Amino acid sequence: METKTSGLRGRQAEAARNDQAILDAARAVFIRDPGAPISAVAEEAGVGVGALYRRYAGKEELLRTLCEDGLRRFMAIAESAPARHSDPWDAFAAFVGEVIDSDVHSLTVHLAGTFTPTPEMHRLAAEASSLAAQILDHAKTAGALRPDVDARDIPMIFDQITAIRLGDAGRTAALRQRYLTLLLDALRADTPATPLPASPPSDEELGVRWRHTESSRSSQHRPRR
Amino acid sequence: METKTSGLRGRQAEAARNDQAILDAARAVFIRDPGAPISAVAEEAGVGVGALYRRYAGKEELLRTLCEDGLRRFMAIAESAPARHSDPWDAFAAFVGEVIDSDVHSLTVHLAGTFTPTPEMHRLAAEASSLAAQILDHAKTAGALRPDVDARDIPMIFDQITAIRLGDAGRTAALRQRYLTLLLDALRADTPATPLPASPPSDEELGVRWRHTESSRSSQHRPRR
DNA sequence: AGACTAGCGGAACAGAACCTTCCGTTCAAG
DNA sequence: CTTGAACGGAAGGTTCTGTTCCGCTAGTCT
Repeated sequence: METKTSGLRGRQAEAARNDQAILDAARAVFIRDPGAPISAVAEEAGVGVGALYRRYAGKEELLRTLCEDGLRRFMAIAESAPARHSDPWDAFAAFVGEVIDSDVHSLTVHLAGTFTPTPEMHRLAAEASSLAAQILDHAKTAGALRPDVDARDIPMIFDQITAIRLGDAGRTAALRQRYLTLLLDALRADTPATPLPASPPSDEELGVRWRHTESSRSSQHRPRR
Repeated sequence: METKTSGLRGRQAEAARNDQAILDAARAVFIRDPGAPISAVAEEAGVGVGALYRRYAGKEELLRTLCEDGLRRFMAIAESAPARHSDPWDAFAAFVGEVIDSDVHSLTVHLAGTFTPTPEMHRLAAEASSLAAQILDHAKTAGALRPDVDARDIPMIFDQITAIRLGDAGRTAALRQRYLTLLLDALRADTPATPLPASPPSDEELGVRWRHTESSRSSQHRPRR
């Protein structure tokens, strides 16, 4: 965003390249395993851990940066989808599909709880979910979306689809689209709809995931091989 | 299963009670967090770690026991559902719903990779998935289930729904039923069906999850509070 | 050319988490 | 009262990981 990688040479060019490489590596690694050690990021980026600590004060700051970046990507998708699709249903489907494709949800909610969120991030999160709610509302008032789904159901849908993780990134993406397609069939207004039990999660319940949990321990997620 | 808790008194009764308490605690704890330390199990059971090591040689053995128990529960559901519901769709819906309610999927697949599976477990797993395939086939040939879903889609569905984890156990269960209801609407044959992209996961892909991954590190899963 | 320095790699350090062992204690049974 | 099965939980030893530190490299500047 702010570092111009264009007109630089020599050492400065390497530094700029590393800036990018580290961010990309961190994204890849932490999406694969939110509890990965920082050395794994360095290895994936092909740099030493020192290079990492030169740019970020510590792990938390890296995580925060990554998460904020994720929120911005999310908002970019939420803003552009309705702009590119005049049909409300298409906009909704595109929005959901692209969020899943870019795996932005793993970057935000899945990483939250690993660090203390900044007020700025709360602001971004609120704005983002408001945008998402708008997209859903448009599809609903247009009569394309079944009326008993709520805006708060959306994060849950992301949670579910994002849980799919099999094989390499490409295969995972393909499988996710498969099950998203299935889900979308259930969400369309012309589907015979069974009344949904229970209420969607409240804002409170959804917000809990952003609260910093002292000690976010645990295992799971099989780092292949 | 084998320990009679009935006619015992004193120390032996306490031991028998602890057998149960430990198993229950382990189930609860490891479902909540598959990477939980063994001391967490002891604490939840209200016993010391010593009591735990008296019955199991180590963590792995406890995990294996738990997982095998889960597989048997799974099979019990898969066998009883068709027996209780003559309508193939009802049997299918009951099967899926009950597996999710008992959270048996977290006990099997989510714990696999944490230990080296026994041949016996492979046998059970194969038998279980074969039973599930039968239930699905019946619903499909009866024309109740959309024809483009495969038996291999079932574990994926479990994965997705099981990813929902919000609030206490009760609320989580309620939310899971909500999204299962939604999904079932997509699976019914009379739903206008969009062709599903990509192929369902292969047996190979699904099997990977049972392979013991040296070092199943990582974090994630927020232990509430 | 030669000195300077931003930036780098990775060993070393320090601390935390965890599995497992060990031992003193408890209490029902004989 | 003696005995020993079963228990609780501190201590041991290991592994893993965040962070620091320092010697080295290669552009850059005079």
